[in-house]
Amino acid sequence: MARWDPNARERLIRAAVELFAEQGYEATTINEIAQRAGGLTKTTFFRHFSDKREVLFAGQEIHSRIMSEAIAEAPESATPLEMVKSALDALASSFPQERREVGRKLRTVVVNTPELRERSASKRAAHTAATAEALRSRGVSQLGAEIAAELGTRAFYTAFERWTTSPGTKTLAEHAHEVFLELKAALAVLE
Amino acid sequence: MARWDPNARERLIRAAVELFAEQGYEATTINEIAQRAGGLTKTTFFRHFSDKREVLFAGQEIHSRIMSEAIAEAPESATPLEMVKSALDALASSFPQERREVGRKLRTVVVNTPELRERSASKRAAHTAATAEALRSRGVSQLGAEIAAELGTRAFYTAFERWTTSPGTKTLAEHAHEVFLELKAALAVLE
DNA sequence: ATAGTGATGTGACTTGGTAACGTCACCGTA
DNA sequence: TACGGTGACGTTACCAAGTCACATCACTAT
Repeated sequence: MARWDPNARERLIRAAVELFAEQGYEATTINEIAQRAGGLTKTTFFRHFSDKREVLFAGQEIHSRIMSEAIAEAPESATPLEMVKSALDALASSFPQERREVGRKLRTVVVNTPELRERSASKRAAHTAATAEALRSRGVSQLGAEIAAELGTRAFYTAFERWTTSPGTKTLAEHAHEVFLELKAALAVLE
Repeated sequence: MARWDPNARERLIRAAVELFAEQGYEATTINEIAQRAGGLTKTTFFRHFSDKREVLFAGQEIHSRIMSEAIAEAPESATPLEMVKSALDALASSFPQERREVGRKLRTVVVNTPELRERSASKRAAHTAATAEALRSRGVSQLGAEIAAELGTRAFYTAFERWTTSPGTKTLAEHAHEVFLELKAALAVLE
């Protein structure tokens, strides 16, 4: 795996995750990452990722696309919450069990690094906005779309946290289903 | 207003807001800010703010405190949404009309700068978490508290946006009241 | 062979952010 | 009046993130 091998992007991601897990995010230099990814350099890193944080969140727009498409394809008669539910199922189902270990590592690093928590919050907000936009083009009102989207996002993140931190062998989709039900129950008790 | 005058912190904030509004955030250097704030230096800036973004968000923990206290003091019989409502009123009422112009400027800069949008999202998440925590210590369930807190935060931010961008002379508290009602109405149509 | 193309490297630069150490104003006390 | 202490501030030097212009390498097609 040397300089001119293909998949530099994937190698960079892998190297970054490894180094962050070993030494922590702040203690790891971009040069280090590039070096471990087959003797690359800082410049190449920045050709693939806009900044140091992004290497851990790259490709996350796919999640928004999955949810948006599921919402667009939901049956005519679906309520906003039903659209969100099918979007949530679609997204959660796209995570194979094998990714659980990586997810766990990822989550640990992010949770322990303010800089990454910040980026995570930002991504989460963007994802919520994209979902709300998809709901709006299905005719849902602005505020209604925002609330429903927020519920979906919250369900996903909560499910992801349980998936990566709880001992069982449940699927992410199963967790998501559960959380969604709990969320709807909690909704009923609010007032 | 020279080097050893008091209120360096306030002078730094004022200088930063001015410069960001004039030249944009990225085009403004920390040395510039410190210089305009009465011949100060970078070091002094960092003694008052942990990083360049923070100068625009400093003192925002107060908002969380206001909401938390209102929730703690809500009547025994209050539902979660009623607690959030009184917290929202308390927070919105703490913004005098005079701050509207500053708020408008602030918002413009933040909206046009990715780096600041990110910090804003992070602050918003922290605020939501603090509110949820306050609700939980009033006995609300974890997920219920998170949803209710999210609704309150969303109401506040939406109200703030309307306050700073709409032409009328309505108070922030009035906007917040309206948004809260709309939010509850939207909630009912979700499923 | 050669020319083009895309991925990579080099080197120099700006700026955010940190740290060690020195300096100035002010205040209380002897 | 002199003295010492204490914050707030400055100086200097440094590191790493991020940008840019320009050079180089591998590969492919003509």
